Amino acid sequence: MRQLIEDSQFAFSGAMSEMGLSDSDWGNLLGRATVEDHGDAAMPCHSLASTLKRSPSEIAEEVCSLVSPQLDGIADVSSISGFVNLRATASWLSSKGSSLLSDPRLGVNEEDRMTIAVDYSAPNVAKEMHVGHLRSTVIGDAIVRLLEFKGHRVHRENHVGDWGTPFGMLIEHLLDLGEDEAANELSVGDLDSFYKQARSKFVSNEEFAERSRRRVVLLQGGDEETLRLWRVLVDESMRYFNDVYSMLGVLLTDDDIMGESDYQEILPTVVDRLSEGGLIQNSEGADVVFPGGWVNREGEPLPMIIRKADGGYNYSTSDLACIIDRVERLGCDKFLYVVGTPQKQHFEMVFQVAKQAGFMDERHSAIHVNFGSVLDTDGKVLKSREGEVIKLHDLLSEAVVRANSAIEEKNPELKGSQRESVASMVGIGAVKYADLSTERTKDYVFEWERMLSFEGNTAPYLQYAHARICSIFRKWGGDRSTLSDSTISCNEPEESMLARRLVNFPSVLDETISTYSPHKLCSHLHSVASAFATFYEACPVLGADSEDETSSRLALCELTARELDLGLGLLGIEVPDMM
RNA sequence: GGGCGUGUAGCAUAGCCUGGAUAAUGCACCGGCCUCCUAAGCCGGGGACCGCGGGUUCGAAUCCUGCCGCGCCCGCCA
Repeated sequence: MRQLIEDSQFAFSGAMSEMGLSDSDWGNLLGRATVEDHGDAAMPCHSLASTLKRSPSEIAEEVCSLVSPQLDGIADVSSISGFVNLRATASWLSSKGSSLLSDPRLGVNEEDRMTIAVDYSAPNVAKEMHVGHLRSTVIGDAIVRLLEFKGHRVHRENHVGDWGTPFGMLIEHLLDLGEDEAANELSVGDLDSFYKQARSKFVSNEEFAERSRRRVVLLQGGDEETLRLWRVLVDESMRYFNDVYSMLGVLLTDDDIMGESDYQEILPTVVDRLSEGGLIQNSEGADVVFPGGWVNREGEPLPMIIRKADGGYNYSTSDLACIIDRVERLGCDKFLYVVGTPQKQHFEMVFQVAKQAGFMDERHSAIHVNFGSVLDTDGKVLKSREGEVIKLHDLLSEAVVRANSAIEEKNPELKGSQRESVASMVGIGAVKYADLSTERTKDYVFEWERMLSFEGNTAPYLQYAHARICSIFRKWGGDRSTLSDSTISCNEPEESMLARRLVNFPSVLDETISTYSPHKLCSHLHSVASAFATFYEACPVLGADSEDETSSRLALCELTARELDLGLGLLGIEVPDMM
């Protein structure tokens, strides 16, 4: 309860200095209560015992008696076993709630504007998008939305894998199939079998392998016909990726694509600039940089390969080029990489080299927003090459189908296009929420049942709360926009509980974005929806005892609905008005 | 071998950065609640030596340290 702590700070300042304590003695002690039953904020006094030479409970009692009159109308103060406990009063909750309601931003302020590049999604051309891309795409997109809401200028960057040695074999395979047939196969989204066919020919057919290698050279040499064929592969794949993006409802467009191929031209510059900085060394014919601090199996310094012995460039080179581009062309202050944890060391090395080479400095921050692997139910990493891949496209379709049949069962009144639209919001929302609601650095078990379950801490539960509120509004028949000026009053405990959860929104949102942890927002929204469900059972809105009560409860409904709408919206999840 | 991460009720998770009270939430389980704004809901209940051992502290799931289990990374892949 950051708001309450801020509003109470002055009283503690006074009380503490009266007791002979400086701000540094107690500064961090006042914090949110760890147990909701005890109150909203608390100050443990145990650590003051030695300086004051008195028992913690005596101190807590004195603090309580000094602070209590100051906080009249703000919080009820009590003390027990060395803790001073604050509980927000109904009037404080009412006034905070009302002020959030009148603010279109629900109390969330804007930060000083920064320019931030967010690197996410990054599918590979001619390869299937799978659940691994889901995480990057969904988390990255939510972070983009959150940053923009906080007032930042955000560059979405989709670092598509559209370059490199595999394209030799892919192009040759395309020629073998014939362009029309190949385009056809790719456009129906059968990317994986296309890739696998090419790969299997590459390993089993020496003539094909040789052609493929020659084709790579042509591609890198800028041969026109080869580039045209390459373009076919890229375009067909992109069409397919866009299909998935549109199903998912993410912000990415073709304008956000910054593929590997886009950086090819400046790769030699990267080498030159590293050389000028005296960082490049030659090792077994390759140009490498030793960032220091890392060793290999033999205990020798671990190099970062910048240019391979055959003259080709590496992933690291391309990442360094990205940094130069983002600093010098886009003028970014910050770059986020929404990429899986396995690449942690890689990014640490890249960032260090970029600093050593002066590509970025103290004014810039590069952050690897890492996330855990997608595991199968057997606890093993779901990999794309072996075994059956779960295609993202199929997964999303199935989510929508399941949502659709659930709606059919629960609410047969919803029909036609309306039901389809709701099914899409619910199905896709469920998948995205499942991904966003767990701490991102942990591994994530992919499980149909859990993902699509409509119970518990899931998107459908939150969406349902929103739909119920809208249903009340429909029955009420008034104009929702007039509710922003209403006064909320908290007379029933269920009203207070709902309000105390709702007013946490601004601080939760700030914490969510400062740690790039969407799950914090998810937990908060779930706590709101849950408090609303309790309120809904206990407090009739339209059938309240008085007009004032109805008006206050409608205002609570409005604030809840807007918070769910805004919160889920910032996560990239849509909220239906009925379901 | 080196490095990074992780271990919390039957299952899945939050809390760990910034130490505080009876460890929180959801599923599953048991028992209640629809003449009343959507029961995809609500209310109540049982269920945890927070991987194990040390240390720091008035106080440790949280900080330090040593083990154990699991996962990932470690020079021409991305």
